[in-house]
Amino acid sequence: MKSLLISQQFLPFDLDQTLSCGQVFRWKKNESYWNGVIKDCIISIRQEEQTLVYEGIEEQELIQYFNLDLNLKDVMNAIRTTIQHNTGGGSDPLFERAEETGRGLRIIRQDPWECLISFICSQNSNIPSIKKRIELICSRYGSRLQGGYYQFPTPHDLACHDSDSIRECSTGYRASYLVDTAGYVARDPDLLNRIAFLPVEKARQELLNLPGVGPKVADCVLLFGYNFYEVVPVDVWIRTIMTNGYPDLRSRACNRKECSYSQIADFCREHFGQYAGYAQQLLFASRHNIPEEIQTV
DNA sequence: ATCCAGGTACCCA
DNA sequence: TGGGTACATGGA
Repeated sequence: MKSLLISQQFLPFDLDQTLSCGQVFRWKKNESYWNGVIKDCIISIRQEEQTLVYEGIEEQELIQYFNLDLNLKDVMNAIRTTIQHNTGGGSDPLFERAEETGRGLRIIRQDPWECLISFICSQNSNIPSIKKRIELICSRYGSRLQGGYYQFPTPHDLACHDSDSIRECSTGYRASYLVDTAGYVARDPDLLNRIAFLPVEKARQELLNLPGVGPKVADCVLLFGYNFYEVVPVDVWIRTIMTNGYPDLRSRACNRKECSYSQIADFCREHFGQYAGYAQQLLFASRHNIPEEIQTV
């Protein structure tokens, strides 16, 4: 076991918040340790206040994976400043509450390929189902490591099977999306690397070309896989929180209709600023801890 | 049992 | 562009 004293510039950091907030699905907590796989390494890690105790990874990779070198205090200050600017010095109780309960939550540097497949799996499912589904896929198609751990399957690992096989991982109608997207990436192995260097709108367009990738999945990959922090994935929870909690947004909806995806995302970008994706993730993480009048109607 | 979940593709006006 | 609908599955 190695240990890392989390230096001041890397604080706040909360491992539990970070690994259980629905951005990544393969980590499992056993007693106080989180266990997971990055590339072909089995990682074990726990946090004791300002210390990380871990094995299976180098310190630099750890810092990179958890984005510890992004100054989270600055990020939160930037969001708060934008909110104040937009509300004429006002406040945002929903965000403040989310920030408080989710303090130390970090958007990680997830492998874009794993992120892409994970969020294709995620559509129209709850988080426990998604985890189970991804675990089945990894144990069926990923290379075996020690102790019952598996690498995430490569594009070729998935593309060389048919959708009937993948359907046995309880992927349902998503099976063909998974095979087809895997084939697309397998035929253009550099695609996901190139996307990292594109401007966000171009990157989004590239992702939207993939089968089974719509606006929501694309935005999750942009935020969690490529760390375009201004991107705001809009799922049903965010839709509910934003439309019920932000009257200025609701008033934008055309004659009694629901706000569109882009209306919600655009409002978040205006309201929260260049780190709107971070604000979004804090709100998502607080979804079960918000006033009832906002959760319902 | 019924509803719902980190939605998308497809069709139609 | 925007609205309606089918789609598989399992968790709550």
